[in-house]
Amino acid sequence: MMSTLNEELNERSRHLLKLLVERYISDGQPVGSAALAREKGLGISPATIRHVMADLEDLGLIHSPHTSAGRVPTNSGYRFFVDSLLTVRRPEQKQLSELKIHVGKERGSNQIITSASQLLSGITHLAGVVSLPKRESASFRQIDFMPLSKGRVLVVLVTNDDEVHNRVIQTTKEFTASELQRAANYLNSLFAGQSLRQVTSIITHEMAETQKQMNQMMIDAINLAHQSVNNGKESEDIVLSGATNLMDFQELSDVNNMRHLLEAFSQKQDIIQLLDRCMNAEGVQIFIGEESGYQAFGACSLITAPYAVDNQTVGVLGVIGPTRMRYDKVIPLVDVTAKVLGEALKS
Amino acid sequence: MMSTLNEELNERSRHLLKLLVERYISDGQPVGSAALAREKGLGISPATIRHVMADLEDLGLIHSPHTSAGRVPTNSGYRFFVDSLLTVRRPEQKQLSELKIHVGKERGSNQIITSASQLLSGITHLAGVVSLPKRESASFRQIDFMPLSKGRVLVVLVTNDDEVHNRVIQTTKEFTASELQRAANYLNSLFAGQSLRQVTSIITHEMAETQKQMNQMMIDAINLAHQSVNNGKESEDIVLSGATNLMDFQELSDVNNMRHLLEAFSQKQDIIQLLDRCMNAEGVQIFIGEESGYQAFGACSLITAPYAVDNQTVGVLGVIGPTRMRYDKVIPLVDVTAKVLGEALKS
DNA sequence: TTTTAGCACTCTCTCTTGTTGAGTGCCGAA
DNA sequence: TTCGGCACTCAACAAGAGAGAGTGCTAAAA
Repeated sequence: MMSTLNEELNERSRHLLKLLVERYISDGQPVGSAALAREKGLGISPATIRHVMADLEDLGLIHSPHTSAGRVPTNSGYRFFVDSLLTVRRPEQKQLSELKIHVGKERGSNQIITSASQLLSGITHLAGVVSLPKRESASFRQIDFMPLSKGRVLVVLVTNDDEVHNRVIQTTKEFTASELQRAANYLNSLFAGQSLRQVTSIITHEMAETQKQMNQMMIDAINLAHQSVNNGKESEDIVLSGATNLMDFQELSDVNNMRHLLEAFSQKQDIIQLLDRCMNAEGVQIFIGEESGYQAFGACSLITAPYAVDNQTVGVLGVIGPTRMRYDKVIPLVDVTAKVLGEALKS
Repeated sequence: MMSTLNEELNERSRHLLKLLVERYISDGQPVGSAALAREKGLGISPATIRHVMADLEDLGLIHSPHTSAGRVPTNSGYRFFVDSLLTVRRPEQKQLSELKIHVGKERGSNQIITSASQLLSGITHLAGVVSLPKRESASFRQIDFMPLSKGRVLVVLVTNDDEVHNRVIQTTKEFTASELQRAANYLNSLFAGQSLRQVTSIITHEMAETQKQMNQMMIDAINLAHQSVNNGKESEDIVLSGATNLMDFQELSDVNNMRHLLEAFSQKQDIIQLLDRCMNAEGVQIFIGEESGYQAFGACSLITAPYAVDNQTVGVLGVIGPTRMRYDKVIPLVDVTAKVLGEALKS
C-alpha cells in the first residue's frame, strides 16, 4: 500500500499532506485550503490546494468532518505521514540531560524504571509506560533460606542487579535452621556469579544424579527464583504514569472513551500484551489508532521502543497519547529514553 | 451544632428534610415543593412545604441552585441527614453471601484484600479502597543480612505472621559476610519471638551502651525493619479498585474535578493519610465533601470502617463516591465488609 | 396561629430563527 | 495546469420566544 501511495503522489501532494498533518497536530483544528496556502514559501493558491486535497481525500488520507470544515488526517494519513514524510527533531538538550540525570541518580532497577516512566510522561505530557525488565541474564549472587512454619521455607535470592526476590516454597520434610544454613552456604559457594540459566541447568541436570538429601528442595528453590526473576509479579509487570495527562485532550474527552482507556490502564493486562508484542521488534514501533488491536485505543497512538542491557533486549517502554501527537518529538524521545534506561540498568 | 438543630427542627421539618434528601439522592434533580407534597401519606400542601423549606434553607441545610429550581441538600444537610435521619437498610442477603463466598475463598492476605476492595466497588458501583493490614503485634522471628555492593546491606526480616520485609541500608563501614552472619545469629538468638516494639526499645535503650562494633548498623536495621512493618511499602499501602466507576456520575464529571480525583487516586498518598485518620475510630465513619480536608474530594463522600483481626484493629476499608450516594445501603455494606474481611484474615 | 390557595415573578431549558464565517466544489479564463 | 470568482453548505453563535417548574408573598380560611 505504501509504495502505491508513493507512486500515486507527486512531490507537491506529499509536501502538502505533510504540512496539513503538521498543522493539524499543532492546532487541533481542521485545516482549510486557505490556511495551507498562507504557509510561507508555498507559491500556490487555495484553489489549487483544494484540487490536491480532493485527491488526498480520494486516497483516504484525509477527510472532512463536514462540508465546510477543513481537512483532518485519517489514520492512514497519519500512517503515511510517520512512515514517509516525518522529519524527526532531535531531542532537546535540556530534556536529554534531564533524562540522564534523573534516571541515572536512582538506585535499584525499580526506582530507575519508575523514574523513566515518570520522565516520559512528564516531558511529553502523555502517559508513559515501561515494562519491567525480564533478565534472562540475571546472575546469582546469594541465596538464603529461612524456615517458616509447617515445612514452608522462605527463599531469598539476590541477583547481581541488586534485586531481591522472595518466594515461599513448601517442602516435603521439615528442615532445621542449620540444615537450611548449610544448604544455602553450599549453593552460594557453588554458584556465586553464574547466570541463573546456568544455575538452573546445572541443578536440574548434573545434581539430579547425586542423592543429596535436600536436593529436591534446592531445585524447587532455584526454579522458583528463576521464575520470579523472569516473570516478576504478574500484576506488576509494567509501570504506568501520567495517565491523567490524557484527560487534557479534547479528542479523548468523550466520557465513555476515557473510561475504557482508564480501565485498560488499571487492568494493565492488555497493555502488557501489547508491549510484549514489541519486545522482539528492532527500534521504535508505532501503533496508530486501532492498529494496536484494542478498541479502547481507538483514538490513541502508542510509540514503543525496546530497551537493552548489555546488548540483550530486556523490556519495552513507550508513550501513549492521542493520535494527534507530536510524533516528531515523541519518537526520538522514546528512542533515546530506551537507550538511557538500558544504560542506567547496566550498573 | 447538631443539638441546636435538633431543637430548632420539629418532627415535621425533619421528616420533610429526610424525604427531600432521599428524593434527591434517588433522582439527582432538585426537589420542589410540589414533588414533595405528592409524597404519599403526607397531608400538607406545597405552600406549607415551601414555608418549611424556607426555614431549612435559613438553617443552611438545603439551597436552591437558582430561583425556580427545587432544593438540593447542602453538605450540612447531608451531615444532619446521616447523623439523625437516616434509616439504614440491612445489606441484601445476596450481597452478603457474595461477599462471604468471594472473600472467603481467597488464599493469602493480599488476595483477600484485593477481593474485598473489588467487591466493595462492584456492589456499590463506587470506588472501593482497603488499606493493607498493619500488625502492631508483629513479632520478630528471624533476621538476616546480606552484603550488597559498596557497603550496602540487605536486611531481610521475617515476622511471626509469615510476612517478609526487605530493606536496603547503607552502612558506614564495609562488613564481611561472616561478620554479618554473626550479627544476624546474635540478634536471632536474642530476640526470637519478642514483639518488634520490645525489640526496638531494647536495642535503642539497653544496647546503646555496649560498644559493640556493629551496633549502629543493627539499630538502623531494626529501626528500618520496624518502620517497614508498620508502614508497609509506602506506595503499596492501599488497594483501590473501581476508580473509573466514578466517571459515571454527572456531578463529578467536570473534567478538572475528575482529573484531580484520579490524580489523588494514582498518587495514593492523600488517601493513605485519610484512611490512617480512621484507624482509631470505632465503627463506621463518614466524611462528606470537604470534611475530609482534601479539595479533590469536594463533591465526594468517604465511608470508612476499621477492620480487626483477633479484636485488634489492623486496617481500614471504605468506599468513595459522590456526596449524592445511597448512604442507607453503603454504610451497612461497608460495616459488614469490614467484619467479613477481619474474619477472613484470621486464618 | 397555622395552613392554604392564588398570583406575580424568576429563571432555566428548549426550540426557532437569523447571521456570520470558514471552507468547499465547480467553472471558465489565463 | 493554475487560478480567481462564485454559489453553496454547514457549524457555531447569538438572540428571542414560549413553556414549565418552582418560588415568595399575601390574604383568606381553618
